[in-house]
Amino acid sequence: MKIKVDRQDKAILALLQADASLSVAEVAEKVGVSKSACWRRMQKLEEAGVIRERVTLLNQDKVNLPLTVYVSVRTNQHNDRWAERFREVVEGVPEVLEVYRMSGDLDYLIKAVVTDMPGYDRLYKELIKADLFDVSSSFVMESMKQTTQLPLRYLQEKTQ
Amino acid sequence: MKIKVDRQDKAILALLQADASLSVAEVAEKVGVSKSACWRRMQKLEEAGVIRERVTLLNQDKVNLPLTVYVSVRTNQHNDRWAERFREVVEGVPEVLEVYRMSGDLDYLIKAVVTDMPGYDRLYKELIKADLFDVSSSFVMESMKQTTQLPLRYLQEKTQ
DNA sequence: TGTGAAAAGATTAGCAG
DNA sequence: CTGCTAATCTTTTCACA
Repeated sequence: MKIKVDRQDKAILALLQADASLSVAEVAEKVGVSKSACWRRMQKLEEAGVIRERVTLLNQDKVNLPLTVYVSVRTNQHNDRWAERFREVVEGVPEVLEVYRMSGDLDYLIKAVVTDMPGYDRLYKELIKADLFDVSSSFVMESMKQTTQLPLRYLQEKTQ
Repeated sequence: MKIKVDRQDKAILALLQADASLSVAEVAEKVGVSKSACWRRMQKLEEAGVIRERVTLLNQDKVNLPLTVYVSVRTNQHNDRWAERFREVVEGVPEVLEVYRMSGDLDYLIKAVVTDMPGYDRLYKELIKADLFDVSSSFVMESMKQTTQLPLRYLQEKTQ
């Protein structure tokens, strides 16, 4: 489905991306539309699937997960059964937050969070159950930028 | 500050991580505490900084950013001026969502979203303004897991 | 669209254990 | 202190101009 929005919709999305706890009235005021117009726009954006979900982000340190690690994985078994097994393993490990199949010479990229090095070691042992060929880990030393806000400039604008 | 929570707090956090739009009443009911008890717990968790923010996640495809790319960066200039310049560049590019300084042989890992290959090329040109030594990009072919929900099992539990 | 009213929810205060 | 109940205030939702 082709999505087209106008300037107001973009402004609404930008605000909601930054803060999901804004009330409809606050958003409406900032964007310069009436409360109910704003509410209807938000409904439409949700129905259209532009808005995926509203989530609460927790502080990694405060939940005792200060270490973030990226694990590059290569396999020599390029078959469906292996892929299915791999999917099951990563799905079952809650420390694994993201898993991507990648282009280029590494096959998969995993982002995970752990408490400390022993925690990483446990994670590692858990992961290699999936029968991985080559694993290389890199730890996050410092987070210089981290946002969930997508740029909206590439979203086609409705010309009125 | 040391954070200690009990079973109820964990349950609240788990629910809010999954869905920030739940009402206090809904959370209270699921957790099995009263509405206002639940509200006060939520306040405390926010004050304690366990809850960082509530955000709205948009659908990447619907905002015309279907391509995700990880850019590994190495530099030969390990000085503060270069680091500051690098920080400014990535901060100023909205397609760049995450930037980490890493352990190991790569220096920085960048996660970015773009519309298509020409979009990636524009991003690349933007990034190399920071005077990078070695850049290697890998594209996300398939997202197999993607969550913002942190596991809560490592959060110290208050023994009552 | 926007207005406004009814329903649902959030927040505060007072009280009990 | 923590939690419950009730009163009040805010926000959401929806009919209608």
